[in-house]
Amino acid sequence: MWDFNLNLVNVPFDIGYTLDSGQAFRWLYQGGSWYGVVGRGVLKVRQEGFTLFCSSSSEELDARFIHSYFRLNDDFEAILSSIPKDETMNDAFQRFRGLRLIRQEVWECLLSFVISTNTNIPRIKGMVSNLCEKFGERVSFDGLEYRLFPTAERLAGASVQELAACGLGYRAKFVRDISWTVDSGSVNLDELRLQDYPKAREILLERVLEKKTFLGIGRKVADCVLLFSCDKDEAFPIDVWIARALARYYPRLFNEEVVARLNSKLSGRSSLSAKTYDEISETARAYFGRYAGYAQQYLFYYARKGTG
DNA sequence: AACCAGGTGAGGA
DNA sequence: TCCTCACATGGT
Repeated sequence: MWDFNLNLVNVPFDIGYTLDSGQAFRWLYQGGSWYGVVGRGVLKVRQEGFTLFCSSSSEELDARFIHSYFRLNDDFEAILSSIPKDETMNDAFQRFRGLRLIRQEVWECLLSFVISTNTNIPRIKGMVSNLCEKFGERVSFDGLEYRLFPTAERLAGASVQELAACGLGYRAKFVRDISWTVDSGSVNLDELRLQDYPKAREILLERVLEKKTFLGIGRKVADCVLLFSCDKDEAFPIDVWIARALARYYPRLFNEEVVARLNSKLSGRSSLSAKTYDEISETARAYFGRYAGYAQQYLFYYARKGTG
């Protein structure tokens, strides 16, 4: 076990808001500390004011890793000052100051958000947990057993039935298909980090001979992967909560027809067409700026936590 | 008991 | 390109 502390003076960071904001699904808050399985080990983090008290199961999970994972070197003030301080953003920044985007591993993020479609956050956590429990490698930390996130190789060897038994439902075949694709080596996920946003997005949404490279990844999931694991801070994922928030707080950015579409998404089973998604996404990017993804994450948490 | 959930793919107009 | 619908399941 490795113990170390990080000093966060002049580094706005709130681990609670950050880990509770629906970006990552494997962190658990218990007895005043956050426990997470990241990379090939376990991390325990407790924040007290400007200090982060950390324990980890392996020496790879050191202070440098923490800085990278929680993006503590990002210029937070520069990011905030680039985002328009309208009434909504002002309120959100004030209430949830310290909420940050985190930098996850691409494979885990990608598979987690494929699993995230058409369900709720508690259940996403459950499904991911089941998947890790069944297919992840064991690690022990502080007297307890944990499981690593399963590799593509391991999942590629699983049957759809075994995957479905984790509660994945219809998502099981997507998980297997993507695991096959990644395990085959025909795509390199780390390449996504090297490309710019449009190109990386194109790769995720690519079709070869009418068949998708990544079955189960549409615009919203692609944006989540690019934002939460590939440093594409202009990505602006639009889910039901964001649609709801845009219709409620930002109708002025859109014409009547688009507002109607946003409203129809938040009631009933309808989803945004590809074209409408792109249109709204572009508008949001133009308004919120090159760190639109940060604004999106505040808006998401703001919408979920209520405005009162 | 319906309804909802960090949507997407398939199929047809 | 667009719209409509099925999809599995558990939380509320």
